[in-house]
Amino acid sequence: MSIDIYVCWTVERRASTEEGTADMRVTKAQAEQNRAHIVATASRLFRERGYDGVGVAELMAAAGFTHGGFYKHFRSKADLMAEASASGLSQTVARTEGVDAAEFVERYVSREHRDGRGDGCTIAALGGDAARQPVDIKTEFAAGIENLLTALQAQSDTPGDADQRAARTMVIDMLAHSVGAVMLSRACPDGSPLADEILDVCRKEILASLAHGSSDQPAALGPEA
Amino acid sequence: MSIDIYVCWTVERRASTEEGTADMRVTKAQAEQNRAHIVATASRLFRERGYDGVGVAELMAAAGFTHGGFYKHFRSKADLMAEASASGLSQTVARTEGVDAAEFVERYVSREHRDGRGDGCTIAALGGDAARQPVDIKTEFAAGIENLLTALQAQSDTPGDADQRAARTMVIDMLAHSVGAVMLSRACPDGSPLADEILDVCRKEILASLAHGSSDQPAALGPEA
DNA sequence: GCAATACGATGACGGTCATCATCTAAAAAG
DNA sequence: CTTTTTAGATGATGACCGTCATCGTATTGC
Repeated sequence: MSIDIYVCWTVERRASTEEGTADMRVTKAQAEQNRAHIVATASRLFRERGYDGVGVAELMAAAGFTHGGFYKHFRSKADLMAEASASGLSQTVARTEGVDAAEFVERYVSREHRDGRGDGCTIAALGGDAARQPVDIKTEFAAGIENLLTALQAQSDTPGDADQRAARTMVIDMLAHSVGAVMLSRACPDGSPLADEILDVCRKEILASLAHGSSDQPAALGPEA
Repeated sequence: MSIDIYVCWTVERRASTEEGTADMRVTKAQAEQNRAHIVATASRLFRERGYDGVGVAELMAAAGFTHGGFYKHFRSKADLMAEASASGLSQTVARTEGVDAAEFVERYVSREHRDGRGDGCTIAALGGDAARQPVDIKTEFAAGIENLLTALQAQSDTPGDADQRAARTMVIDMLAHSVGAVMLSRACPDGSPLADEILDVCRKEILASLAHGSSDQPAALGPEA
């Protein structure tokens, strides 16, 4: 849900104060808003093309600016990379709040998500790249993952101590499983049978394992004899 | 198993004919061997630093050459990227042949594999990057995945038609699950508790689901009452 | 042995990149 | 109103990148 700010304007913004006054230069609130817009644009572009796949100049142009002002907002490209990652991750968390595991999987392990990298989950889009990045970016990813786990776990709430543990185990496993399915499918040529097969098989299996239960409490309410 | 060729020499090779004659220039067999060595070196470096993370000159230097001879072997860097990917993928397949699913998971979802990117699985190391690459690389990945599935399926051989289907389903699901676990763990800071937790939880769960069975044949031999 | 071939080294090319210096004009501070 | 500050534009810098031209030399085919 919640298609956010940065989806409406792409190029050719500028002079967009709240009242629409033309060619005003910079108000303090505008600058802050512009900064947020740059971060959102970067988050989308990085997800689509990778950290190395988009340069500062192109990025600023996509946000509607020239490259010059960049270092008035960020100390370096690496700084923006960390901030854009955090932004994308918290967006995924926000979208997940109030969604139970089954619906999460249904949305996550889907063709729409796989084919919409720029608007999809940052973990699936940049998790592979994050592994090669400096610690600050990895820390953002760990925090994002932890928050996502919390959001997912909050849905299947069972306030026992052992149940809490089992719920976390289940959610961690489900997330890794879903991320792997999307990444594997994306590595295959667009529209190839294998890409779709991976997605379909995994979605079905993950949903089944959700209804099924974990290894600690094997098949508590399964339909066996 | 099978620590391969490219692991022994890193820098400072050159003049390495079979007899060890010094400063000999080029024999036809040597050239072919050098080419293979470049591909193997590239495969390792790409896994460690990504396709964009290593340049042609640095790559050739790591193989013990200067950058000049590169285009006598490959038409472009993109060409080498595809070939190095194929090489790495078939290495993973070769190492997997004769290994059953449980042992595969034990090795794959491990700290050793997570921390040894250059020597590990190409899918886990470059799968995220492959999604943004041109079709020829994606095709190599699809072929590699298919071969890996075949190798894994060959171990759990049950020659029924429905069993064949179920076996493929199980192997696809298991691979995606394992890949996701490693990638998620790698995205976390080195040595962080979450990185290890993801790995440990997922390994245990995947192994449990192997013994457990798929959703089509729920819990055929589980230890329930 | 002689000519042709081609591996690999050296060097250079255009392009792109992240970053910084400088300038402007308007907003903020007084 | 005056001064200071600063968002953003323009342009330049140096490093790096992929690719190609050239050349030497040893191997290969005759």
